[in-house]
Amino acid sequence: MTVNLRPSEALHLWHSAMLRLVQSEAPDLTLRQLSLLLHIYLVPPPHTVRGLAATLGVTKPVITRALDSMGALGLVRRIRDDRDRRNVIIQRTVGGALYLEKLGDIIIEEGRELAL
Amino acid sequence: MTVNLRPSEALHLWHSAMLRLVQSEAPDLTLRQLSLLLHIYLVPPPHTVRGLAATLGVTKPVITRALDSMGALGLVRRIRDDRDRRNVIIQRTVGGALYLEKLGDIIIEEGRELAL
DNA sequence: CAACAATGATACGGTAGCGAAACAATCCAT
DNA sequence: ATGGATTGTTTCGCTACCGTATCATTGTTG
Repeated sequence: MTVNLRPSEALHLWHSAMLRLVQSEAPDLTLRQLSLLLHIYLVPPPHTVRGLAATLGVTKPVITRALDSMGALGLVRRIRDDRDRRNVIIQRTVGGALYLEKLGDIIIEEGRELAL
Repeated sequence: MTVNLRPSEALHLWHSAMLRLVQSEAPDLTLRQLSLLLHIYLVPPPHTVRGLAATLGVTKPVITRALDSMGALGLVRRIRDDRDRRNVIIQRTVGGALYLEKLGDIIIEEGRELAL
């Protein structure tokens, strides 16, 4: 792999990829929600509300609300932790995996176009 | 330059960069706003409300509102077009340039970390 | 000049986000 | 077992966003 970008090129890649993301039919998440989704899918579990809040540097209700809306979109799922029933474990879903797969493809395609 | 990413790596880069963006003090824009900001700074002028709306695939009020809030943040500036006074030309500002410069740096740094 | 077209802004009703604070449920320590 | 700590959720008042529809201003065309 090679990640060898100069700032201007990095921004151009973000630009074209974000443009396609905005244009697409995909549910438009907030920056925080997208960041959360990426974290849940790219960092090894388990994920808890408290842990995610600390990672993103936001308050817990922000995570609860994000999980509500993203759960309604089928991007993520909550279950109680049976070993400590105060905890909620956030799990991945097929829908969420598809969403990220699509995002990954967009970035790659735009990266390729950029490299021409 | 080399933009040679596999989907998983592209997503990891987005993940870490977005995480830092969310954690940072930088005003948290919506995805649309960030996309708009990138477009204004990376695509040659002139930019009009109508043109931007068409590019992003959103309605005009979305652009007007985004310009309102981003204008209040000093990221962007509006002026009337003197050749056709119906048009509004969107211009760049120092604040906006700094914001994007910072974003570019974040992406590069995270790209470097990823490449280790 | 009058009718029309085009541009950006505004009004409206609704939805969803925010932080702070209070809350219920659960665990733990004594 | 009871007091305190911890976790996630809810409530509160507020702000900002959304799309549709309408508006004021400016340009264009007959």
